[in-house]
Amino acid sequence: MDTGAPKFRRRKADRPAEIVQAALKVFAEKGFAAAKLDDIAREAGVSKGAIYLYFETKEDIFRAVVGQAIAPNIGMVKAMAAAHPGPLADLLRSVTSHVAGVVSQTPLGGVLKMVVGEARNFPEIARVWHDELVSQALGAMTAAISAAQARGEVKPGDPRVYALQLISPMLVAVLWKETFVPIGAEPFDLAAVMRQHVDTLLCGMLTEGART
Amino acid sequence: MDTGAPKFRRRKADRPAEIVQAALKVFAEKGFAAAKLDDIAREAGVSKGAIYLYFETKEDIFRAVVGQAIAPNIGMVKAMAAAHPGPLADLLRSVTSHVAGVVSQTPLGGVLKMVVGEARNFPEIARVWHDELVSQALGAMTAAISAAQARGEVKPGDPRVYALQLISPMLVAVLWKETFVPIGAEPFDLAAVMRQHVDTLLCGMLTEGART
DNA sequence: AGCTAATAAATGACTGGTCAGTTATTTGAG
DNA sequence: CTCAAATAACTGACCAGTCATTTATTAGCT
Repeated sequence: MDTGAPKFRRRKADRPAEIVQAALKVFAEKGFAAAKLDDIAREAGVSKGAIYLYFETKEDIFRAVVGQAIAPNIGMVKAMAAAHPGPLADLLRSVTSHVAGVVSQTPLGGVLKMVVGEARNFPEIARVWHDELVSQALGAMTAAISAAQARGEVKPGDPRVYALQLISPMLVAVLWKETFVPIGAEPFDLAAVMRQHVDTLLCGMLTEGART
Repeated sequence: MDTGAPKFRRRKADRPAEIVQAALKVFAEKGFAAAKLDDIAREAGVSKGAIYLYFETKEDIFRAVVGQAIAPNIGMVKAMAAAHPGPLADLLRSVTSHVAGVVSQTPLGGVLKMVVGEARNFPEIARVWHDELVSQALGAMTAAISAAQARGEVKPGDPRVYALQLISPMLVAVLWKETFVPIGAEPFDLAAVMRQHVDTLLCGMLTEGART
């Protein structure tokens, strides 16, 4: 009867993950400084003291939250970087739709907001986020675009800026959701935005040798 | 000898503005919760007590900071909304270059970051920012694009999404500057980004009846 | 199985420091 | 001299982090 009556809680293995998840929720809502450890504890169904069995300080929890959000996405970036040899249009369509899916089904948006908001207070966290995620992803896209340019597929122009142009609407849509939708503003449909955006932008980026 | 030796400070008229400016700097750096009133006071060259001669609470100062950042830009939005009757391409080029200039010469970026970070804690501020600035600007652009579509100048597609696509790279570039440039990341040249972006995107948006 | 240490997990009352906001006092201008 | 402007020391609340105590779990023994 292991699944019968759990009676009282007493575990260990999954506590840290539970705490991190609770912390993510509270941090994303209040920001780092305004988040109270008691809130995190309550959200995790645990006492404040218990948190200190698994984490040294509040900053530690924050680091864990950001780290946890980064980890599973590094693989994604790597896969992206494994330069798809097909035409750029196909690559971009698949990458953006994949990323849009991930972003809308994970709390990545909330973490992004936190990183932006706390970058000045936690430079190392901003650096990790940048070096391990943002820079990698941007670099991979830049490389892919650059290669396509060499192939004569893409018009002249700064490839890094092209990459920025491509991902920006997604980021803004996510921040919009985090910032203005709770206020009652009209949301954006992430997938629809990216579909229209890639179509439009590709049309402007590609040379004559391109069609879907 | 009004400009000679100010000896000791004793004014009244310009204190509030000085405090708001100092507060902007500190808030943009630390975020609302982590900003100390003593820091703001020191930055303004004033004692903490003096701040309370002009503002009721810390939140009041925050409201003033955001409000001050919004105020001068409402005119800009209005002018933009006064639908330029020429071809859309011209309108977008002039608007984006103008906005890019304003954004890079004012602390609007820092305020944007604050609004995003504190929206959950200060919904009314998010609402003001949205209703008076973001929504107006987005609405004006959407209307202009919509009109251009009716004229047969722009391909089918959601005009609100087109507007989002247009402004997103600017916003992301600004947040990039606030977030990752202090870490040592390569900055983006806002003006250059917007030039390339408008060129590319217009090429994808416009129907056959368009050229610069 | 029952009973009892021994141990691990968890608690919540407590502490020390920090900081928003107050106020008694001082300073400068007219 | 008078009054407004400004100060700096002060207060009270709040909260991160600690620790003595309680509660569940496991192991050992019969």
